[in-house]
Amino acid sequence: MVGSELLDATFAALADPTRRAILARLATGEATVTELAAPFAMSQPAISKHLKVLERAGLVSRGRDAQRRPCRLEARPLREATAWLADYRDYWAESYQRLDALLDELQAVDQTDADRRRSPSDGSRG
Amino acid sequence: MVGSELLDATFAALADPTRRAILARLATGEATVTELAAPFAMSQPAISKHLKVLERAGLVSRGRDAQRRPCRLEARPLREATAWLADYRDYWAESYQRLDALLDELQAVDQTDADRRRSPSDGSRG
DNA sequence: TGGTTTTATAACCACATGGTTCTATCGTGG
DNA sequence: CCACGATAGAACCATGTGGTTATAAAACCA
Repeated sequence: MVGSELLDATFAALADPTRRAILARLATGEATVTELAAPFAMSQPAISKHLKVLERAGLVSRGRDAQRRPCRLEARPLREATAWLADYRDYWAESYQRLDALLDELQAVDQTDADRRRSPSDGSRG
Repeated sequence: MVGSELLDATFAALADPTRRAILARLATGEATVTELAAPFAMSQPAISKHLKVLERAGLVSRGRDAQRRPCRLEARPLREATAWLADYRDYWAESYQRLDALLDELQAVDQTDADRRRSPSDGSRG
């Protein structure tokens, strides 16, 4: 069980602003494909493709409600990705970049903290 | 400053196992292009391309030592990415997936914790 | 000076990706 | 049953990506 391919798929899925926006939308609850497609200046099949990418990465799962196929978020892959990143952040912090990272961390609180405290809406495409 | 494009580039850069392995290598300290290329069954220009991607994402910066261009890690974009992911994990945990996420979290400690505690070597490619 | 090392660039190829339109399918509701 | 609404799939196009080889540029070493 490599896990590497899962990370590949997860990071690749997250690399697109439309898909991140879809996740943002989905974070507020389940939604159908048409609902998800509505806010975007792009065709329904395009959204279906994006959903397939997200599904392949295990980030969304689909139900069945009449002719609708509602999408819901799956957090598992995100946890893997977060863990991977966190590991590296820690590793770097402990090693040769210790001082550097520390200084950075201190600076970052000023700038980032305020930013990060907003609700996690992407603002990606619009 | 949208930040969206930075996220695009960061996640896209992380989506490739070769590049993750390069980051892993780089986590142990600076390295030249040839040093980085050595462990891979792939040409030097291929590695140079990967490095350009990582550079574009701000994940590595390059120095100058005679004819060598040593690479070093930059943690800043990783922090952004981590923050983004963490925000969503939290958001989901607080909302409709609360119970679901909690159960998952408990399960995950058993499996993941042991895994995660190893040094963050990727094992990605070969 | 001339040769070697290190790296980047160019030209090329196969394939993936992100979008389109058109069409087929499936399930509901009159 | 029939039409409509929701979604997926096929075919197509442009562009990006990941790799190759061959070559050029920059800086060292003898």
